Amino acid sequence: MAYYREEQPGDDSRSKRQQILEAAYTIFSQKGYHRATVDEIIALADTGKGTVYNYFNNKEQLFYTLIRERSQPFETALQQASDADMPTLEKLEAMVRLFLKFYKDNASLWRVMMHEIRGFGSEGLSYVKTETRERYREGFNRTIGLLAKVLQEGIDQRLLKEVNVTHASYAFFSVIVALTFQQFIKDVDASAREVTDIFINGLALK
Amino acid sequence: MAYYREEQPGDDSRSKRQQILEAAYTIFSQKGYHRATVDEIIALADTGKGTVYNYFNNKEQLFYTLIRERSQPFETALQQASDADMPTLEKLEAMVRLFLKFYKDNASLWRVMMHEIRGFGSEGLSYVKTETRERYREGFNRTIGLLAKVLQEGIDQRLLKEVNVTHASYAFFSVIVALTFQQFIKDVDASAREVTDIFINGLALK
Amino acid sequence: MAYYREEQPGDDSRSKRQQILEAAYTIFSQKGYHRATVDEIIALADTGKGTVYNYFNNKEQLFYTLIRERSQPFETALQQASDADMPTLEKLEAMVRLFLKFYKDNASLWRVMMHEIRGFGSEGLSYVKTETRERYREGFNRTIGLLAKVLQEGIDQRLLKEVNVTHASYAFFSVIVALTFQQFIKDVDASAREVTDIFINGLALK
Amino acid sequence: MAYYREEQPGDDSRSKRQQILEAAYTIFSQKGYHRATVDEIIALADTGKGTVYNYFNNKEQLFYTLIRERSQPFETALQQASDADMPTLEKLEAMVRLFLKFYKDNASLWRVMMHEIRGFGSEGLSYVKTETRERYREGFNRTIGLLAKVLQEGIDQRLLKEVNVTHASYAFFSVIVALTFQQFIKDVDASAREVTDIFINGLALK
DNA sequence: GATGAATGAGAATTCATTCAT
DNA sequence: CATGAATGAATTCTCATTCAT
Repeated sequence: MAYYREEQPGDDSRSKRQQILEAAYTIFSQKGYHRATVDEIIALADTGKGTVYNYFNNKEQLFYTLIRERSQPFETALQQASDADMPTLEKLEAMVRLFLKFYKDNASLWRVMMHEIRGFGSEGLSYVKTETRERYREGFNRTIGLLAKVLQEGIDQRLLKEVNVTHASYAFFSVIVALTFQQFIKDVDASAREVTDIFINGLALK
Repeated sequence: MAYYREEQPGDDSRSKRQQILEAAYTIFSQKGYHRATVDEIIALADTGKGTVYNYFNNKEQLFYTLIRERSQPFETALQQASDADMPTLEKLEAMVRLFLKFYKDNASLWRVMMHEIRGFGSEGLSYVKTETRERYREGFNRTIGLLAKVLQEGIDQRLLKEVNVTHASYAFFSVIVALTFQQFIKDVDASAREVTDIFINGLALK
Repeated sequence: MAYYREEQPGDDSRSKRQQILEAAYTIFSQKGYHRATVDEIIALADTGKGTVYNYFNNKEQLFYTLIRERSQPFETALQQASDADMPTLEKLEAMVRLFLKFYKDNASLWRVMMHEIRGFGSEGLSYVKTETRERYREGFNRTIGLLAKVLQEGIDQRLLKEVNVTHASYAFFSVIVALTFQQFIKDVDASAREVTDIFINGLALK
Repeated sequence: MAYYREEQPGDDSRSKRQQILEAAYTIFSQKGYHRATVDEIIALADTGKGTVYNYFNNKEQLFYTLIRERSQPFETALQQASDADMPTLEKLEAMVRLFLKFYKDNASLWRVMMHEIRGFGSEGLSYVKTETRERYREGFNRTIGLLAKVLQEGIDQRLLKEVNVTHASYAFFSVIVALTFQQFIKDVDASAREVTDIFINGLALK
């Protein structure tokens, strides 16, 4: 019935918030948390300074909101993949694929986040309480935990050696992150296969 | 036996510099680069603020000097290990051991360093020029390059598969770093064996 | 022996702090607490912004330090007067004289102080805790309490009616403050006599 | 009996204005002028921010309108009392009663008002010009002037000593204000009698 | 060389006010 | 009229760096 959909009206009000989040994404990714200034963000978002503080309590909360909104779809997808009814090793590869894809897209910001997750709000100088920070840390650990769970499945099925799954999952995870941070990933599917293969079969020639 | 000992004057001046570097190590490790203040450092070093600026041009140079002086012995040792006349896989494990030991001791500061190495001096606001920063990045890449070199040896000797050695060396490296950052390493020797084994032989049960 | 005394050296280091306090006195008196800006204060004190924060934690503490340092000599003098061995009514007049003198000189700032003493630090947004504020309120009440004590003496000696001394002392005090705030006081001695006379003997013609 | 009642439209528009004034009364009384925010006022008034600016030019004018509307009935009543045909001393007591009643009810806001009346519009930063402010100061002085007028009557009738009536009226006024601000007033009638008695007859035992 | 008082550029945050709907 | 999202001027406070002693 409607020949076209008005993009602006609905968008516009959300748009400001969205514009700010997008600008924040860019600036935080480029500069890190501390070197990024609210002035830079509003310049890029083409908005006023007050507007930022209408939508977010402070710089820190802006940062965390950004992280949360970006990670949620990924976390959901990963959860689903880990629950899928599928041969364990294929499932592992699928999860590696999701990780690679997500970190390929968000490498810069996540690098910043992983660094900041430690230091925030040490003192009471911050609106974001230790609990909030803790929540993010947990979210973080949860995704790695999904890897551990699947690795444990592999062990239970006598597919994998009896290694410390926590260590192994962190190892897996760190390799994924390192390759994306180094921008070594071009083809996600191929890389997922490569990474999984090395971890499962090792570097040694049989 | 020694007729004289270098007295305070010489000692003292080196001592001041050393005290500052040691305090800086502690503070930077605890707080990260931005949250660390020169005031905290001098409080811990028990020295005056001007003294810091007698020995170092600015906060950034203090930070980099710290990194350089701490990493040099490690880089030398790693270089020697990589040149050693030894079976390749044993050499690899020896190098992993060196890495683990170094990062276990310096995890906090290196975590900070790896984060800061990106953004410094982007603008002309800094005494530390892009070249300087680049030098550090190179130093960093050089150590990983030593791993790559040994992996290549392994491939040439038909011990290892023909994988991309750059990727593989970064993977190796990232796992080492992740395990130390997570404080998973208790016994360096055992961990070195474990890590090397997984990478060489994989997780799969034969 | 010394023909002249160096004014600067000793003064200079205290001078900055003193300059700031004096400028703060002027600006706070003129504008009140909120309308006064640190920028105005440093402009008048001819100093840098950071210097203010070297000597005082924040604007609030600057304000309270000002109040404390100004009121202390007065409080001491008033205490002594109230303890003096002297006929009660003369003592009362002497105290009124001290009050008038003090408020004549400090009317503006005290007006501000009396207003602000209520609202500060309601939330945890302030370095100055409720206790600190409470301390000032107490100091304030203490001086009025000295009046009450002497009025009670007068009652005990059957010189004065049995009125509520708390009410009466506040009444006394408020008249003193009102007259100074209205700048009605020219000759402190004469006014002290006038005020005391009215309170003791009333307005009625015998 | 009433054929029609002014319906919502008329009501509503006055109601909005009234709601705002009532909320403003509460917030200004609690927080003082500067710490009160328009946001708090509209939250309490349950209205939009723009609405405030439909009825009032700015925060300052809102404040002054509040003062004016609250004080008008009082000023009228006081005027009438001062014109009443009644023995002077009884008239004085009646006026004291009116003052006490008014300040008992409005202590908090008037406390704020008396503080703010000084600094407003010092610079050209404000819509409220010096004249406007001056008008309020005059209104203030006028009420005190009514006291002075009656005191002068008493003097003319040889009931009171020949004191400076301006000083005396301010003294009277300040005592009333002090007692209400200290919340010492429970029974207005009794307090009016007490205050008048002390001023007329003094504290001394005959 | 050592020191620390003085400095001011820079950053986050607040809040009265406007204006398009 | 009523609304509230958008705005930016104004303000406080921090902290690296300088420089006279």
